[in-house]
Amino acid sequence: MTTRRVTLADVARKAGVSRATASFVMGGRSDMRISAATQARVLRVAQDLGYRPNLTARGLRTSVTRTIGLVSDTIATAQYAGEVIHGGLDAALANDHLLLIAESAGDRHVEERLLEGMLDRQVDGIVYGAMYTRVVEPPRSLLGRPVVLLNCLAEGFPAPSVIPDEEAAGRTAAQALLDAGHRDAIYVVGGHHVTSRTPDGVFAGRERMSGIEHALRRAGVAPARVIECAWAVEQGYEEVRALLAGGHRPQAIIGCNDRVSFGACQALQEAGLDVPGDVSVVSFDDSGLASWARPQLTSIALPHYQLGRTAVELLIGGRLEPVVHRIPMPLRVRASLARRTHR
Amino acid sequence: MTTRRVTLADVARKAGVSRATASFVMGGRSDMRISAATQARVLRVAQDLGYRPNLTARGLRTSVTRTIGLVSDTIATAQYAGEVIHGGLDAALANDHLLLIAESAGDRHVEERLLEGMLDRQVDGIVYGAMYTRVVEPPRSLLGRPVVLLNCLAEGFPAPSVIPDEEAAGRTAAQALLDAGHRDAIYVVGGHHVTSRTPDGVFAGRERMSGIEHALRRAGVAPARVIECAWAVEQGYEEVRALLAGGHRPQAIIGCNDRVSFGACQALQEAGLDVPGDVSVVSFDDSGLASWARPQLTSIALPHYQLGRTAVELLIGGRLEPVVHRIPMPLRVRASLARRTHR
DNA sequence: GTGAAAGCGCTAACAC
DNA sequence: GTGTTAGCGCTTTCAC
Repeated sequence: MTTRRVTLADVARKAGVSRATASFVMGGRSDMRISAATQARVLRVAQDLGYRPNLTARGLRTSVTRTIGLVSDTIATAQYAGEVIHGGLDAALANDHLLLIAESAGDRHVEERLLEGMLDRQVDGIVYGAMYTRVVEPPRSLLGRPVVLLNCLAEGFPAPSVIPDEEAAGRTAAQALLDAGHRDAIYVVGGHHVTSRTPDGVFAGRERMSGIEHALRRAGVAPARVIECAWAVEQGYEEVRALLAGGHRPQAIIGCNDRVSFGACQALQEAGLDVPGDVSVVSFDDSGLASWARPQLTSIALPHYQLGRTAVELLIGGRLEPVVHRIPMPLRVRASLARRTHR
Repeated sequence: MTTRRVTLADVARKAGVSRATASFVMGGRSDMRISAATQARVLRVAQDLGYRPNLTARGLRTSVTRTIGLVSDTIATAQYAGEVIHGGLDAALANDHLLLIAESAGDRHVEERLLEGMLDRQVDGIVYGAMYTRVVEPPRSLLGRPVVLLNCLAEGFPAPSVIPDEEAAGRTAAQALLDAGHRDAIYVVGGHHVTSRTPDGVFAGRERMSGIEHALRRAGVAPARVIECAWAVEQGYEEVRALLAGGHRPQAIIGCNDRVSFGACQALQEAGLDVPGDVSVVSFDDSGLASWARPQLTSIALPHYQLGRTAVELLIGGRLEPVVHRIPMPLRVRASLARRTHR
């Protein structure tokens, strides 16, 4: 036996008012000036009966569902997609919304189905995300609807974007080294992240490099070498090993992400060099690796939580001007960076 | 200007049939025997007009929304919550459902709000999850509704549970060592995971230990030592360091999760011992750490994807008998385990 | 201040 | 085989 849900009509009847009146009271509308007594009575009865509005019915009537859709290419694979969701959820919850979440695995067809499903369920808007920052082409079916682009940019698609401020992060990394007294033998490992699948590098690579170079140049410092390689543990390890084998003696390394930095540390330590005693290391992403490594890595954090949170806030707040919102990437100071004193 | 969505009425009008007929055709119901010609015409028109059913309206009428709610204590923090979601999403998508996903951060009040929000939106069922396996107490408001417990168990709550088969995983770990010829100087690091917050250890700890001990005993082998400590990198490192300092010479280590094993490896390597040359290491979880470590860790994987997938499948399939479904944990063979030859 | 009535888009008896 | 009709639970104009 399943007890029927109590409806607004039940509340109205029990309170001795019409359904309309009950609706006004529950909706908290003051323009219809209901007597305070009636108001209290209705509220009271609703409370007693455990009345909960049927949002499906309300949605049908008003076509607002207080539900928003979040679709992304990958949720599982990405390191901290969880944080993005977390941020989005917090923003949603704070505004009494809920999130329909799905991932397309990069499949256009799946993406289309997912979006249709969300639209069929009358979501109030869509957060269209990518798990690493890049230029995307959202389906035309989203044109004209409330959309916020999360961690991606789209040309000719009039929607706001929320992305990490990678350029500033690059400057932060270089500045952290400079502030610690480093000026010589600074090596950058990773570069633009050129691989067979990303022949032009990636957005984060270009911006991080640009920021690094800019900050160093401004201080009159030139990196000893910029090593272009894929952003993986293995490459970081191999490249630094080759470097050391070639007689180089780095005093500082900027690893373009945590995996590269982690690999670099392994190579340094294998060669008997101490981090940060002999070599300082600064990294990017602040993934779990940064704190699992020993020593723990100083890293510029990807602001996943803020990304998710901001995107949902913009959507719910209706701030849909096609503007790029750059979220700051904070420096997380840990053991791998040490001060150098010049002799 | 926002073009109105095309409704079933539009389709019916354009096709020259009644709304009911159109509804039957779209619903693919054969019991109302509509002429093939009419059927084709309706379908055709629907296609041309780009008709999409309004699931909110359908939901109001039928009270099935093809939407299910997934609520868990933590989504962000957990290593691979993403994989759980991924599995759930795949199952949902395969059945034309969508997922409302939220996390309570372990806050009862938030959890209640989330669940209410989902119920208000008329979800067809709830997946109630925990990010590490344990006994939970779902809110009474869920009683009598379609619920599946994901990665948790509840006493006196009539719902199916889907959990990893940790006991079998323990046996798998021990057996892997035995199969590689190990019989002596086997150390277990981690134990039940007793901490101030978990004075009785955790479910995974108890089951893994039980499985390990069972398999070893059956082979007539006794572990040299079982070290109880928190399952963290730092503890794994410290405990193994202390062990070595105390004159112990392990030939094999079972780390009770990847963090412990990772820390253990660091201590071993720091002491000049080679993994797996001198010491074999077997781990649990198969988190990112297992493949980032060098050597990469042989680890028994937490079946996150299958957990999520199975939970949603049970829910959609209506298989709601209060049964505990134990999902196998596969052995991922990597470099940290090597064969021992007896002399 | 309050109530009657219409209608959001859809499905499902039931009549023809 | 197809159309008529009622109604899911809610909001909202418009009379009173």
